[in-house]
Amino acid sequence: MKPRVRFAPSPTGYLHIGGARTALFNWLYARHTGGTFVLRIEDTDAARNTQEAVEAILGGLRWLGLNWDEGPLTSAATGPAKGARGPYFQSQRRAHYERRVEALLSRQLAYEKDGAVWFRMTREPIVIPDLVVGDVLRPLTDREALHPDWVLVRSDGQPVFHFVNVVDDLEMGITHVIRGEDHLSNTAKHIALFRAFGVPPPAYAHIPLILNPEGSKMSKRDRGASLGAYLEEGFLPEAVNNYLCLLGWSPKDNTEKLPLTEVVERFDLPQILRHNAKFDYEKLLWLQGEYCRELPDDRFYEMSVRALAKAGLDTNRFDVRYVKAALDTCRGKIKTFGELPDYGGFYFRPEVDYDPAAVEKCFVPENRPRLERLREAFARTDTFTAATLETTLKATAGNLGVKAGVLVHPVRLAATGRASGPSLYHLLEVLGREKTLERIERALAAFPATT
RNA sequence: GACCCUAUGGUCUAGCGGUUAGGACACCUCCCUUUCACGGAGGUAGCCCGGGUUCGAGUCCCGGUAGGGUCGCCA
Repeated sequence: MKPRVRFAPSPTGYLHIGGARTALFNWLYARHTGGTFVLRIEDTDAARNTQEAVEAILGGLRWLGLNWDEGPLTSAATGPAKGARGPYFQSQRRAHYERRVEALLSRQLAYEKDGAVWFRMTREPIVIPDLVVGDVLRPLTDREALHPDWVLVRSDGQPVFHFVNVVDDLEMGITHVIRGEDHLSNTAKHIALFRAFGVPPPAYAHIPLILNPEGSKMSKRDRGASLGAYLEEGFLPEAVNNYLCLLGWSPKDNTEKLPLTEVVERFDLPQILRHNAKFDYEKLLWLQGEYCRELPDDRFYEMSVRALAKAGLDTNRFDVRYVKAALDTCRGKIKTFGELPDYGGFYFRPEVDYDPAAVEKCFVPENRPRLERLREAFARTDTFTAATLETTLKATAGNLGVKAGVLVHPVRLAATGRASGPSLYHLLEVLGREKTLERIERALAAFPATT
């Protein structure tokens, strides 16, 4: 029998990075085994659930490329879905829950008290056979020893998570439950319920948690916790996927950078690690840089243009050759596209704003005449190419009796407003003679008034 | 507090009884480049502690300790 796995998020807020990782592992297992990946929305908490949150979940999964074989097609609870085991929103599955409660009630496995339905929980310790940690013996805790029974349906008629989760897994034919380790202790309840229904529980695989740099469970507030933020900041889904794979799973041969297609081939439950991992933004950024550098031209331009547009820089107003040439000088330099407006925005702004710290260093009185000389030299070159600009600048420096660096920094600041950026000569070539001279002119006016 | 899980450099990890404990990120130095990256060459830094078992333990067992998780009419 082919495995059937599911990702069953609660639509409260955005898609959490930990949730995305859980979805990824389920998806990988399904794809590796040729099984089925089900998406189920656990929207039983009407007060906290929002359709926007569902939107964020669907959008996030789509962005990562984690396509589901069964589940909703839109964020509407009553909207279209694919798959024969629906509905895939718990809010639409009341009839199933009611039927299952009745079944337990009629067999004395549950009882009513104070308007709620209680499950008659076993008093015996339960062994949780876990594919990642092995057999886990879960005895009752102090509190449970006092009151082992627990609520299946609240007095307001709402069934609780543990119950609906089990009912749905049962009815949707889920064979493997791959979820965060924070559910490990609760699994005893789930197993007891499956037994009450007279069916063997699915196989469990509890994956380690993603911790924040402080070492506790990653939560909202923590930097990098929202998957949507990566989309916003101009990350590539392949980089995020790759990094997420490495959190709780290891290919065991020191490979770090590997495409998802390869992970699909190599991924399996036994290689899932047992200990929690701290989220390392720097390492994700490194992977992002790697993938960004290898991007095909078209995609690089497309992502760049979009990032610039988002920052209010409309590249459509420029010649396409200028845009491409400009972006080419930024290639390999930036890691995320969110950096681009600041890094290469000067190409597309009518005027640059100067970095104050750099101004203090470069726009000093003695540099003013030097920059004037350079401007004159730049105005007279036959061609305006990186090569001639470099020769010209170096020759001018020689005539002035200074090192090239003395001119390099002020011109860069004049042209870009920044102390660092793309290769100077190439950037000037792209900018062109007119803009370059104009910007140097403006910079000369920005020098302190002293003599 | 009870119960459960975990434990290799700052971080992610390889290791599965005999290794000079390997790789990656980060950090530092140098080279390349008069920017910043990339790239190249080096470097600092690790088996939580204590008992066993064994000729031999990061590796197996037990106990501590530490970290994390769970104990709702939240999910």
